[in-house]
Amino acid sequence: MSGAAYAIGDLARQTGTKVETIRWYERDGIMPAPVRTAGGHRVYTQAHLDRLAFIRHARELGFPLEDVRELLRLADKPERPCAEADAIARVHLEAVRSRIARLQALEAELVRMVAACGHGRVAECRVIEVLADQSHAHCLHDGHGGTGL
Amino acid sequence: MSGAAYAIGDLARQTGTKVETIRWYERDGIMPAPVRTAGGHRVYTQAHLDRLAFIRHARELGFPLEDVRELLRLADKPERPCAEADAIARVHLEAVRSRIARLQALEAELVRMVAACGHGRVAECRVIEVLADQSHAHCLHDGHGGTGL
DNA sequence: CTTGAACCTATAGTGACTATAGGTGCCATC
DNA sequence: GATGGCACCTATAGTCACTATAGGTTCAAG
Repeated sequence: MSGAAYAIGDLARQTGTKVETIRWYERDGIMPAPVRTAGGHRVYTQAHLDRLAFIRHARELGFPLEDVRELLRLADKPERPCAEADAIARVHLEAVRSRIARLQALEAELVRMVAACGHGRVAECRVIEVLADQSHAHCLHDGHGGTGL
Repeated sequence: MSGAAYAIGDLARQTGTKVETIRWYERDGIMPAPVRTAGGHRVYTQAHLDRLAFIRHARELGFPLEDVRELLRLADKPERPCAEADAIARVHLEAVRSRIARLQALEAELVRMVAACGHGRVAECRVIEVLADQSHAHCLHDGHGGTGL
């Protein structure tokens, strides 16, 4: 119960990470250096496994490592006064929601395309319009309506 | 109507892209080379603007450029028989849905944290458990339940 | 006609890995 | 207890998708 021990390859398999990447995370500092065997092999704990799984998921979702570091600091110190943690959480929340919205727009268009494909042709593909749409971009105003990708 | 013309800086401003990145996209081939002025300055059309906006959104959503290229080919040839386009669309659809699901889990947890922050402390932060959760990972079975970062 | 912001090319640097080379440890099997 | 071979080690170089810098040219506003 106290001591699940993993080799680097176990961690790699369980999280779908390359062994090299795990070692790189250690050099980077985002993963703590584990204990070593006499021969120098790394020996990981359950905590390492959890942390690595978290990092990988966050990266897959597109958070830069720097943000992941921040989220980890947040998780590391649950007794910290709220101001900063709240700010971090809020910023990420907004980013997450924006991503969800745009992914849902893309999802809808892909569904439409796959459905249209049932009829033998790609039909007019609007994937580009869906994502090129300025509604989520910074500036812009007019909305011209053209198709020509 | 036929001829909106943009300098590279206009495209950059309108899409939130760095000028260097646009030139890089051209060298890369994902953006077609525009007409030049006598002095060598690039002159873009509305089509360029749309395509760039699409590329940027797709990249923000985490698609590698190679996938973006594929989606663009899909959009470029709407008369193409369906098999390949359908396959591409389906694969991306699955990827998109998986992303949405995980982002929503993260969103829920961030909401919970921000709410808890109202009471002065970060409370138990479960951001890590939420994302470290193996439910979306490749292999794995047991689910131990520990918290340790 | 000047001035300076915006453009040009070319090259080097960054973040986050990924691959390769060359060597060592571990342990199951003989 | 020797040994075969796979997993591990370090170090370095390469990749992708940019981003920054240096050093020079163009163009449009005044």
